[in-house]
Amino acid sequence: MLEPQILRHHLDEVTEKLALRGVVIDHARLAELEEVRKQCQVETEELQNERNIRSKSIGKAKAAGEEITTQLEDVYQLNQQLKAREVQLGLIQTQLNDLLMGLPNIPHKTVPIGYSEKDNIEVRRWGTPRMFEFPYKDHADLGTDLKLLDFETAAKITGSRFSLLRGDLARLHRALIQFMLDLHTDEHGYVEVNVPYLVNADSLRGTGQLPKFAEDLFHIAEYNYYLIPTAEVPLTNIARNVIWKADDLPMKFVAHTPCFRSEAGNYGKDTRGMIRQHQFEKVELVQLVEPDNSYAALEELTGNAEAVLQHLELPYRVVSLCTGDLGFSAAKTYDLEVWLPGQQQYREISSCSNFEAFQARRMKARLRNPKTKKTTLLHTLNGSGLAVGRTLVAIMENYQDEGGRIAIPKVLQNYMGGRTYID
RNA sequence: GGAGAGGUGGCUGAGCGGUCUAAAGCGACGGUCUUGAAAACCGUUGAAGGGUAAUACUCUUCCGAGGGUUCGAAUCCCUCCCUCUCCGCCA
Repeated sequence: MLEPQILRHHLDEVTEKLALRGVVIDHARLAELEEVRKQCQVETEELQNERNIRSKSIGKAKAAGEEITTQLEDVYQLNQQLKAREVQLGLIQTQLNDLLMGLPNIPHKTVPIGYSEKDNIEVRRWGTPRMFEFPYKDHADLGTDLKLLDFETAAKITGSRFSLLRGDLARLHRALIQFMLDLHTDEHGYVEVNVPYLVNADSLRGTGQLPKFAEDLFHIAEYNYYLIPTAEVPLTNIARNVIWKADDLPMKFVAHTPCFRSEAGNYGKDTRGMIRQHQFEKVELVQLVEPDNSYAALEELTGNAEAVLQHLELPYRVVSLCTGDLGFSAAKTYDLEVWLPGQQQYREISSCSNFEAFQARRMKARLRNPKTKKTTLLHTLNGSGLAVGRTLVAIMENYQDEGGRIAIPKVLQNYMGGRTYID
C-alpha cells in the first residue's frame, strides 16, 4: 500500500511512475474523492467535538440537579447530523481505501523500463550450459523412466498438477531442503523458523496477496483460513502490528514450507513435468530491515540465493525485472533463472524482491527511530532460496548421463548416505 | 468436545455509566547531586489519523475485534477472536 500522503500531495508523480508499470490511475476520481474526504472528515470531527463538549456539560448539569431537557433536545439534533456525516465519511474512506489497496508499488529508480518480460535486463551470468554428446531427456522422462517420478498416481490420489516422488528421488528432494537450510543458517546468518501453513486473511492482506489475488489461493471456507502460497506470508507477518527496536533489526528468517497455488489462469502453461504444480516446496528467505539498508539487503539476499546454485554447480543468470513485469508489491526484483537443458532455456528458480515500505504499511510493521523517537515503517524483502521442486528438476536435467542415471551433486552426497548416483 | 477464568498504555495492575484528560508501581528518557557511577529527588513518557508550511497549535479515534443501547461507554447488551486452568479425546 502506498502512503496516502503521497497520493494527496504528489499525485502527478505517482501517476507517472505507475504508468511505467502499465497502471492507469483515475486521476480525476481520486482527486475528487480526496476533496470530499477532507471536507467530510473535518465536519465529522467538528461535530464529534461539539457532542463531546455538550455531553460533558449535561453530565455536570445533571450532577448539579439542573433541568436538562432542552439540552438533550439540542444534542439530539446534533447527533442526527453527526450520524449522517459519519456514514458518509465511512463510505468515502472505504472507496479511497479500496482504490489504494488496488494500486501496486512504485518501481525503484534503478528498475529498467519496459512492458513485458522481453524487456527484462540480464545483470550477470554464472556457469556455462553443458553440451550433451548424447540425446538428453527432460526431467519428466528421466524421472518416469527411473520409476521414481509418478504423475499418474498423484493424479489418481488428488488431481492434475500434483506429483509423487519415490525412493532416492524423494530423498534427493529432502537432501536439497536440508542443504539449503544449513547453508542459510550456518553461513548466511538466517534464523530458521517453522511456521503455520494455514494463515488468516489479515496476514494475506499484509503481504499483498489479498484482496487482489484471491483467485490464486486455496481457501478453506469452513475456517476462513488459506493455504500459504509461499512462506513469505507467515514469515513477513511476524512483524505485523509490532513496533520494533532498532536493535532488533535486521531480522533474517529462513523457512522450508510447502506452497499451495491454484494456478488459476495458467491452464495451458507448463503442463508437462513438475515445473508448475498446485503444491511445491520452497526454502524462503525473508529480511526485515531499516529503510536505509534495504537495497544493500536486496543485493545480499540475492547473493544468498545465488550461493545455492553455485554450490550445486548449476548454470544460471540474474535478471532485473522491468517495470511492466514487476510483481504487484515489489519495488525491485531480481529473478534467478537456472539453465534447463530439457527446455534449452533459463527458467525462474528464485525471485528476490525489495518491497520497501509497501507491505510494512499494510502490516503496520514499524521501527522506533532511536534519534527522533518516532515510528517509521520498516522495509521488507524476500526471495526463494530456492524453489525445491525446480531445483530438483535442474539437477536431474543437468546431471543426467547417457544411461539415464542422475549424478548427485558433491554438496548433497553426505545427505544421500554417500551415494554418487541415482539409478 | 465439556466446565470455568480472563484480555486495559513497553510491563504489572486499578477502574465496572459522567473531572477517564485511564490511578498506582516498574521500566525507559531528561535533569539535579557526584571526580564518575549507584542511590535519592524532580520532570517527561503510547498509537493511528485530520486541519496546517510546520517537529507550533489544535481536533478526532483507539482499553482484544466488530456491532448495539445512551446526551455520554474501558464500564451495560449481542456476536466473534485469542489466552489461561481443569476434564475428555488425540499425533
